[in-house]
Amino acid sequence: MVEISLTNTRIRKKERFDPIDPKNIRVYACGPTVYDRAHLGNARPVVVFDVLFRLLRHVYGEDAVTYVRNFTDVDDKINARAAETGRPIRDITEETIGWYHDDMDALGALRPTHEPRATDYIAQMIAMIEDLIAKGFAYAAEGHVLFEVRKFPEYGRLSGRSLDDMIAGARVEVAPYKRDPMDFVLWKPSSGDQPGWDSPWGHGRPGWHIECSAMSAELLGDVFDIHAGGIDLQFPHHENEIAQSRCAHGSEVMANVWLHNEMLQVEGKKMSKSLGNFFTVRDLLDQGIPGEVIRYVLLMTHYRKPMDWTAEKVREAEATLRKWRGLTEGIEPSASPAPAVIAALADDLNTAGAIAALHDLAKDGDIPALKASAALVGLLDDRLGDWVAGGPDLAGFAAQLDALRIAAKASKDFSAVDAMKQKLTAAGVEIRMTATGVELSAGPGFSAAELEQI
RNA sequence: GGUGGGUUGGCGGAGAGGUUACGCACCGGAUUGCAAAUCCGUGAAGACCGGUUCGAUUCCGGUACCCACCUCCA
Repeated sequence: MVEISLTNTRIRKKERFDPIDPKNIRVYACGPTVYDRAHLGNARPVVVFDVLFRLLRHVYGEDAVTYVRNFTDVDDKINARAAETGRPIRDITEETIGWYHDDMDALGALRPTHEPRATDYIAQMIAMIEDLIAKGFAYAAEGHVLFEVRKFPEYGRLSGRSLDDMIAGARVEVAPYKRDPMDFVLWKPSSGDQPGWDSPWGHGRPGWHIECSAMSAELLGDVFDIHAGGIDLQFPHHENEIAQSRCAHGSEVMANVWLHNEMLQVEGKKMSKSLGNFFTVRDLLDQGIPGEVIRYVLLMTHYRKPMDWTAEKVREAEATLRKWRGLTEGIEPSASPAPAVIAALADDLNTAGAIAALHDLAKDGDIPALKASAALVGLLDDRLGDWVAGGPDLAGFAAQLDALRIAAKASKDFSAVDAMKQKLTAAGVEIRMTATGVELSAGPGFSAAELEQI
């Protein structure tokens, strides 16, 4: 059995992963709020935790891993989007979920075992809130229900902050019905046009944090193996999840292992709309950057380090994948991935190390192992390969160039060959002349319009 | 102010207390009508200051700079 180690932010160190039940590994990752296209920053955890999913399936068996990633389909941002567009909320969330699937599929991410929608679990949320009130951890006030953070002494442990620190420096919402400024909302009232459900506290809707506690408990149990998400969610979202779940279930932990990925930056800065460096996965795909290339770039950097999205990385990733795709075309993968690749991934998801190991396989000429090992990180999959094969038909040009070349070899006058080569190169066509003939392929700057001129 | 992350060769980016990371780029060679691709090879590092050690880029402490979170952004 391969030994997997993971950096557990709950205890702030790397440790061996010991499943609660090796026949049923349970993983939860916080999913998107569905009001708009996923941006590139959303894609990083999806791809990183997809590799975790693949690794766990490889080690423990495909049917031994349950991976849950939710859709938050009730949220004030969705309400705001509905108000400004005049569209029904359900339309917006349905459409956005469809986009999300399209975009993440394009990145080669496997669909999780379950993708629960928050609105399907309102009953479980209400039950959990009632339970928290009954146990004295929450209180109702003016149509709201609040979690009383002072009742949970370990509040703040995950993120390493004390309640007093938080209050001192934070801009927290002070509301008259709160017993402590840090108390957070479990349930809040809805007015006429806002989505709402009947509850013991009146017509209302759940707070954000309770969703994940309710859905993870329903689908994975009170205590499960791994909870994953972005480091920006560590506080307050994950802190609040822990408070809710542990107090409701009386458990020592919510999840044994907490994994947090670092943030993605663009040219050295955080991606934000105000800086103008904000873009979605769909934007990149529409620019012609293949999903597989995006995936490779995201895997070039270890998940616990901030990563920078740059054009240079895209170029490098595309060149490498073209090379590997060429090597593996028509090759049957070996029965199992290379030990070096498994070892890298098992060591805290070292995807950069795994890629280095793939380079070694390519260099050593072990192409079947390259293909089998790449599958473990979701690369060189047949489903993702259209971008390489799907180029324009250049056979006519190739034949023409080859004919010129044969003639030139006899006449020793290569001027006509060189002239055509220059035009093809200008149109972004890559030329390979081998002993047996000419191969043409569309390069990075390929232009069909320029090709027409030839 | 509090909390966390980062600083490795021209660029990207890992592991390991002592032995080549790897990729891209560059340079040299092979090959080529010339190229491209491919193959072979060379060079190049560890922010700064101290400490531990026979030996540290790797462990410990400090300094500087960068980034993020503390606002229902992954």
